[in-house]
Amino acid sequence: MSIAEAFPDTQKYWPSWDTREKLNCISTRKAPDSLCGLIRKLFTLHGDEDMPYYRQKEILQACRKWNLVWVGPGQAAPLEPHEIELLLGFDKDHTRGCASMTERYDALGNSFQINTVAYHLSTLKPLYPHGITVLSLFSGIGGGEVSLHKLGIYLKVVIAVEINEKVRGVLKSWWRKSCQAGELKLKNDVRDLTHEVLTDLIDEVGPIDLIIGGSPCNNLSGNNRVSRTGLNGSESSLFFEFPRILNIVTQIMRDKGFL
DNA sequence: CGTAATCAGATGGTCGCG
DNA sequence: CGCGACCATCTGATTACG
Repeated sequence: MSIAEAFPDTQKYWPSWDTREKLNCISTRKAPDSLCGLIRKLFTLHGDEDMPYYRQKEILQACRKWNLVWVGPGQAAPLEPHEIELLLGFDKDHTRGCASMTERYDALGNSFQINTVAYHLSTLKPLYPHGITVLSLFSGIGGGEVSLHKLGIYLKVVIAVEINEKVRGVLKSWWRKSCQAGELKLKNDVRDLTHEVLTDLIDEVGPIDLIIGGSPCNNLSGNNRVSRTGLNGSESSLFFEFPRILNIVTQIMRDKGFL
């Protein structure tokens, strides 16, 4: 989706020399208001067409870095949470009411893009006409769950594992808002999913059809200047929980004759 | 070798509350 | 006054690519 398609009403405010057609990656951080104030000040000094070339370049660089959009004459602004929600394919106010602004930016910056994930999961629809049982690791605000729901796949059981309480609240709230008839089971920590716990879960809900999740990128992200320590970093090493749990679930499913 | 992009932490501040 | 929630601001290096 292009910027013009996503923000048709703001096109009249875009300087002719801002040639961006697509935004950059949605980040967990918001541009400082001081930066937007500086840009506004430059426009009151020069105006749109008379902006010196080097200033144009500076402003454009800031716009790219912080994903700013033009919301008024000479007025660049960060995306608001509800705009990010729509860009990511969620319903408006998906994260509203459960978390502070900072927490919403954080959770949204870490989320899946719904349409993209739904594209990859679309092959599941004919395979599970009567619903699906999902083990969702690092669920966050429920990108995987929402994708399946938007595909029209009935969520029979969702076991969602998410360590942040506020973010769990977002998922819980969505489950109610979207009138899910299935069962939502929330867990806090992927590290708690031992062989015993997973056996009990499968005894309770039956075979698991899908394991989905995106592990933390904190120690991988280029934006991290402090602890970019790689896949063995304190958060990103949780990646290895995914194959560990996958192996255990596969073993249990074999033992029970589900595979 | 320049341009560009990047699922982020640490710090210090305000503010409300007990 | 301590505490926690919240917020604004500061902090480059590693990649990819042409």
